[in-house]
Amino acid sequence: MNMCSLTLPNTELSHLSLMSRLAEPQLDKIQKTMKLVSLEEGEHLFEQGQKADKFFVVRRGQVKLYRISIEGNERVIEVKHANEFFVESVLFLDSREYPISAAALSDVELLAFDFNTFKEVLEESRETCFELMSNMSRYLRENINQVDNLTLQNATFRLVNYLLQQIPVEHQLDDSFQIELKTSKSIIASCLSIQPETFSRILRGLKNRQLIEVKGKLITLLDIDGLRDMLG
Amino acid sequence: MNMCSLTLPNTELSHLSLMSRLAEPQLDKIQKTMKLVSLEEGEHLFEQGQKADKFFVVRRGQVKLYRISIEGNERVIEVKHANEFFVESVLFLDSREYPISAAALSDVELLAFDFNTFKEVLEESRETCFELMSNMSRYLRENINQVDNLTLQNATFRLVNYLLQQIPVEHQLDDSFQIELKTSKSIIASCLSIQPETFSRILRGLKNRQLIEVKGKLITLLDIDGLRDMLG
DNA sequence: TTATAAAATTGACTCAAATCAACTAATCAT
DNA sequence: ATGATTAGTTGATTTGAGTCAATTTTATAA
Repeated sequence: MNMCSLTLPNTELSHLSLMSRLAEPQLDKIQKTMKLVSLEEGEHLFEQGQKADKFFVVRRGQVKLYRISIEGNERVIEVKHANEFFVESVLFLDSREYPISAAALSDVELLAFDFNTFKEVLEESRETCFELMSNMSRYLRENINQVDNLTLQNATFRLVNYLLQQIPVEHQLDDSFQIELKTSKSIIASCLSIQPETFSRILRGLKNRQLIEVKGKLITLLDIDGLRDMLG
Repeated sequence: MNMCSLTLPNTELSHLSLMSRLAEPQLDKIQKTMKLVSLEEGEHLFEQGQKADKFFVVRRGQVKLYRISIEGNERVIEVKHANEFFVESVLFLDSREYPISAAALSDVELLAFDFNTFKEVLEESRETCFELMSNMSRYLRENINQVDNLTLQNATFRLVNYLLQQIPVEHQLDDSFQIELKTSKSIIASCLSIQPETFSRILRGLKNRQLIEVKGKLITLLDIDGLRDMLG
């Protein structure tokens, strides 16, 4: 892990959602304490339980957030891409411990923000507080949905649901659409709490029913309406 | 559902965690718009998808937060007891729709707080913002833990984990402890995403291994260390 | 108290998805 | 290009927990 200071134009910083409501003096304050973090593929950023003093935004590459069970099984919770923040909500946990682990899926560049500095800035910017709360309430709703999917829905439902969510808004009305998976199939399987073998079998099943076509990381949704019907 | 205005002494209001950082004028503002809600056992408070304009705190009784799947199966997400807030984080969802349904498990008395009034108050009280964010980050962490339990842990683990969590801090070091379940076994089973039949079978298994004793709603943990060992 | 409904238990059976094992395809370093 | 490592696929088998059905126990109302 390589960590160094850097100075960005304030305009670039303020394009990040959480920083967009800040005035110049606050942006300056954050600039002074933020770091550029570079990770190589596979490198760990932090481990679950570790004392937390920073939160992050992805500049380049992909970061895997995950947990390890007692028996040593890994479950990927989420993969973070460019411009997405993570562990910002840990700032308000009394324990200030990361509740998850993070590692680089590819070569990665991150910005790391100091918790204490950001808390000071929050004291001065009600709008940023509101921005952060809006983030957190969205995460919460997502989480409820995910628990729902895990408990009330079977593996096929979850996978089809995932595929349909990959269609960008501007193509929602299309009949078919080609998706390029951003990570390996096993990572996606883990996010959906499905074993790679089962993931593969479900894809084959959908292929047999002419609903999709699979070529490596390219998945063509041939019959989007048909897929939607499967969700009930 | 019976809803009426009422005036409480500000001191009583300020004993509630979310209201504890407010000054008198803000408490007055909230008093003016808050309502006392009374529900009979089984009555519904709101449904998933309904437009949200209030959040609540329990004064008396138990409220069940739940979701219904497409096939009509109910899953209880959480049961809220006296002094616990719920759906306060919906204030910051752009859609302002309740993401879950709520119903009374017993005769219930709630305080209902108006979202818009509370948002105005938040503008004036940074400390209350921080209090709310601290709530939300705790919920988030809980949620991650729950997803974890659902995906990485089996039903027995989840149930034993639940039982051990019922031991209050001051009895953490005891060898044995008697729990009185606050709701029916089927509600608890649903919270843990276990069918009532399976729940019952697991309890029997633990009883056979001399780890617990069951008499209706009273569960005696006979061998707490033994139970802890099961969690690995 | 008795009748009735609701909650909890138990057994028999089923099934979705995990595991285990073998193999193929793709990717990477030399 | 070539061997080696990793990712993905397929088949055979197992299993944890769900479902269905029948009781028993407990709670509630008449």
